[in-house]
Amino acid sequence: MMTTTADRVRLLPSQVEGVGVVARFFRALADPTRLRLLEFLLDGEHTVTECVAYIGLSQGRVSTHLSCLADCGYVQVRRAGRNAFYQVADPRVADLVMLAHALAADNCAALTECQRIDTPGQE
Amino acid sequence: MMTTTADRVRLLPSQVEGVGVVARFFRALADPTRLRLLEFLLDGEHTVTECVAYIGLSQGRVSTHLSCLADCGYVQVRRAGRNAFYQVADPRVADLVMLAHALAADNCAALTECQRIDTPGQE
DNA sequence: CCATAGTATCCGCTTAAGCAGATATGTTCG
DNA sequence: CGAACATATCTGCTTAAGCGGATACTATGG
Repeated sequence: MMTTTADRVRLLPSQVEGVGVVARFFRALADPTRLRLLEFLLDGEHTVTECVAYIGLSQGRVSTHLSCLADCGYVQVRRAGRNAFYQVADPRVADLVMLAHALAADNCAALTECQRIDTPGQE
Repeated sequence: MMTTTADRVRLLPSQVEGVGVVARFFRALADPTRLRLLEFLLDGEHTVTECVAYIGLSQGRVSTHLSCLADCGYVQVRRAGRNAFYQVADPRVADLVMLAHALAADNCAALTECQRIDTPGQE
């Protein structure tokens, strides 16, 4: 018996966990600042201060974004002294990000011009 | 010479296409209505009217959501007579959705309680 | 060629969530 | 214990984008 892609999708826990949860999961990556942060952390472990230097926004904002990524399971935090070290929590996160990059790249032109979604922080 | 995951991520066209484009790509799936629509279309081709019946929102809203998914490259449209048939444009879309389901499922509890992202349409 | 069905777009309204700046909490060192 | 550093949380402000309802734009079909 062979299962199609549609079958696999249909049988996944869409109903169990609710589409809302997955949408929320995607929403964490829908913000350019958080996506930049996550890609920075794919490089390796970093403290909040390092992230602030990289991102260039206020410390409070960056801290909140990191907490959000942690809540959603993308990263995990390790506390040592006064520092908080954040790192990617699951190797599949890199797969997800790379798959999205590949798909987005193939549709870059249309995406850039999509007026229905106006990502903040872009002119 | 072996390349690590971090290497692969770092070398991907982050700079070329801009993180903003990928964030926008993710944003399309960050809305529960669009995600439901996309998962409905993973089942197979459907007209706008069928999608309206499935989703239960106004026809105008559903049409806009479908156009958004098309702009972002998730689905493509085939026009025949007065009907517009939408279907998933790339098999990798199913992979992306399933990967997200798997990751979200593993972190369902924290995600549900994440107060930093309040997905609309949930009580 | 007009009525209707199928889609797409427009128009306000409302709200989730991004931002800076201020402040609170916790840790180490002198 | 007090100063300085690292992180987290709070407070308004502002805006992107969701929503319904109205309307415009085709393509059959009688």
